[in-house]
Amino acid sequence: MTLEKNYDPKAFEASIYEKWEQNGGFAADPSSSSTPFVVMIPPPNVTGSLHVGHALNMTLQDVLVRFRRMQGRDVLWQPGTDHAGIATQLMVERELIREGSSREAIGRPDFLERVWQWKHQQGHAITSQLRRLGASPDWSRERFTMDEGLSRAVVRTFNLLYRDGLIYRARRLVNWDPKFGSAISDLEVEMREVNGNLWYVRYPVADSEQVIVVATTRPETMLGDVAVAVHPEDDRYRDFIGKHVVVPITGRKIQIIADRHSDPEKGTGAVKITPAHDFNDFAVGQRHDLPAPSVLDKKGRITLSEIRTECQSENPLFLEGLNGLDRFEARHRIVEQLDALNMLERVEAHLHAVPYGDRSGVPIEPLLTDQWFCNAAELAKPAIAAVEQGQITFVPKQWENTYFSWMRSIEPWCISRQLWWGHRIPAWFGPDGAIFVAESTTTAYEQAAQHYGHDVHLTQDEDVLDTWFSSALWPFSTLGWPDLKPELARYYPGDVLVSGFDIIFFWVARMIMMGLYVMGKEPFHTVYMHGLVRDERGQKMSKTRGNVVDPLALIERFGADALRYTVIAQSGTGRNIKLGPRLVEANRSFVTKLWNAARFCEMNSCWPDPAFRAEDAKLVLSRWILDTANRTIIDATHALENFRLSEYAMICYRFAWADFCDWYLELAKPGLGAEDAAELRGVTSYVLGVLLRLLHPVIPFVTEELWGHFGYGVSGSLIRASWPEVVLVPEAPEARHEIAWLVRLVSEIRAIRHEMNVPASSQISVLVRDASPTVLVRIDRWRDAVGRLARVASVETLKGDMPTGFAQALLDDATFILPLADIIDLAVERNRLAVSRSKAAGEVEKIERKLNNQDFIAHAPEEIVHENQQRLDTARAEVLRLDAALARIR
RNA sequence: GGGCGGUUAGCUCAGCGGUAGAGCGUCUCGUUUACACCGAGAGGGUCGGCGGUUCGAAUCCGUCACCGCCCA
Repeated sequence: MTLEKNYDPKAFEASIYEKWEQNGGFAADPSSSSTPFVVMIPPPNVTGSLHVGHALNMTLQDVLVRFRRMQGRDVLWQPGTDHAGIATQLMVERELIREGSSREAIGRPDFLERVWQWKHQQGHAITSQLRRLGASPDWSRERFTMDEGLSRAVVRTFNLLYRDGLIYRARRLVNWDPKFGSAISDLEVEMREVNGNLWYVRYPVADSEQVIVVATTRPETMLGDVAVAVHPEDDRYRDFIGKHVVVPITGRKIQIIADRHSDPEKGTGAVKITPAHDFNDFAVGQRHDLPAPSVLDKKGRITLSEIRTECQSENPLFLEGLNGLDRFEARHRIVEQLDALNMLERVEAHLHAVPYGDRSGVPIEPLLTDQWFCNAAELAKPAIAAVEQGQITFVPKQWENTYFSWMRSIEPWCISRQLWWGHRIPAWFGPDGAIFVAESTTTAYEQAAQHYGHDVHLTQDEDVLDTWFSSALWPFSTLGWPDLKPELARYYPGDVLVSGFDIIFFWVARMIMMGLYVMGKEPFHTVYMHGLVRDERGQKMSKTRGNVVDPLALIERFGADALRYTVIAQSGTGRNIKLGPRLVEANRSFVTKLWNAARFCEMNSCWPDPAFRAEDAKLVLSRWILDTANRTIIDATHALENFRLSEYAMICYRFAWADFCDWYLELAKPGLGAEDAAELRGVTSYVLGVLLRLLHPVIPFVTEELWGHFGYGVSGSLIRASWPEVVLVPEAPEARHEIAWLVRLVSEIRAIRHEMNVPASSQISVLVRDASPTVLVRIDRWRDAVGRLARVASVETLKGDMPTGFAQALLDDATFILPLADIIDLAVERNRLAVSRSKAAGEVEKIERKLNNQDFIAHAPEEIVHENQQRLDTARAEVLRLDAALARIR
């Protein structure tokens, strides 16, 4: 069966993938004697569906992995999904609400049952989409962060860290997400610029007529004020320090303190201190040993319970009316009331940064709660050292700066979440609140019995761990740890981590910390950071903008290979990767081109020949393309080894299209039907084989289809074929020079034809003069090729007089004369030559100036001087030849 | 406010001390034994501004401008 005329990826992508998977093409082999190559997939959210970010991230990994597999490495690309605490819980909750039920209504056990049910039914959407993309991880080893094994890893790690004092429970101010009703970590908070107000509120000084004006962006928190702070060196307030003010509305009397936190330049220079609702204020409170009453509850509503007894309000009814009000409604009421009491001096529009939950999208409330924390600063020390000392390298290198700056000022990591879906914290409380951290309920009870001297009832902590806690263990939890399976020893530490820079702190840094802490070794030696995908105009993709590109739709339209090639080709640039249908369509042309080149090979019976030996190649054309293939192999391999994937793609593109299709196949056409057919067929199929192997990592489907079709190996075997190697090519430099000469000659003639408007249909003849014996040999050899490619009827040595009316092409010493008596416009030809001459003359002048510069001669390296002398000789000769050519048509 | 990255052909980018490049797009010509998702040819840049180092700067240094991101 011959190849279809039209390249149709839908005809084979699915079946090719099935073959790979069924034949164990993706499987790691722990019993192999080859060196492992390990890449841990960034586990996508189990609720997710493939977006362009995945498409980029996964394709980059797949290219690396397929390349190493072909190099003979024992590749483990470890797949799996993340339980994604909040995202998954929300999704199932939404389902329940649609059914008229709720999480609370069905209770924790049933809810969790429901989530698992969902996971089993629909949790494989993302992995089946990865299959469509052509990703080749070892699916037989797929893991889920809530698997039994991975859950044990979480519990064990928690216990280890607790034992070492690196996990502790504390009452701290945390970022509270009122929508989720949970604490979140610093990283999950994003600061947004918001147009708000700065309210200037009068705080009367107690027992005096004086007033201090305090500026605040959050008047509702004044209920929880415990002090007013001024800068110790601010002369305006020096005399107030130590005095008291009466807080409007609550009537509480609070002290005026001196603290460097207050900035004399900002507002009035006096700030109210509300330790329970602001991180800076909390620090001030600690320095001055101040109380920290909360005035907001976990839903972001005003609560008076902690301040009621302290209040001496003149309007208790108003105050009580605030209780239970939403924070924003309360703000409104309080401002109104202040205004009514004439306590509001003025209001200024004010642009300021407000913390928002990155997932919930609502303003975050700093709240005092009991949470579990991880001492990240301690874990960061060896993690910083590992990068400083080069055990881990970031590509590109500058990301190390980002890593360092965050790691060196890292804050305690709040790891508890007030959710149901996730790893339940392995801590139990005794009747008196004593904490027992253990690996199981049984051991917790044993510990408690020992502690109390008798059996007691324990309550397990209701909270779960931050999703990223389990993700941090991914490089070893997926390999069976805490069990010591052979895989763990063989595949840890791994090699490369491929990740977007947006999760460098969430995930990459934490994996390094946990890997070093738990395993004593860094989890990988290279971190390859890629950019984020943007639309074709470089804009961030968002649903509201309507510019979201769906990779599955692109695969549907253009095939997975076209999409893969596009993201790889675009990946070279800095931080943004532009992607859209136009680009993918353009790159599909390349895949089509390859398809058609293969069809041409097929038509000419260029089948793989195991007996083919490159060193026996006799033809200059054979030697040239084999040599070009050699250099392409070297360059492409080098690019891949150095994570320059877009360069790798471009190198292959150029070789396939420009060298192989445009020149080699065109030049081979006559020979393939003549006496040279045997050698050319061998060379052609050999080079096609090289091409298919070189391109397989980036466009695996089409290359595999062609590989099987031509019988390079059985269908589905390219994935395991060996990476091409350089072969010995006799007299390669000579072949290189000769084909370069031929390309110049054909291009020159084509250009002249075009410029002189010689109709494409008319065959012209060419005469040559001043040709050296070498050139005469070449002309003989390539007469037919020149004829075909430049539409030339004959190339003969000029004998006798010059014809009348001609154009000239100058190639080294030889001059090729195109007699165009009827067509030529002498003025055009004269101008053409004159332009060339002035270019050459300009070149001469430039180099002469350089060589006449004594400083240049004295300082420049000898080879540069020499090179310039040669260039000058060449340019001068060019001028002379152009002068001669001009003289001939004067 | 601090830090990082960027500014090179219409677009996307490569080059990072020694002759300014590629792909796409544009324009012109063209169906010649794979391919119009094609072939051929052409045009197009004072390498963001200024200053410095150097025999020589797109490339190194300083500075400014603008854009993007991260952290406060």
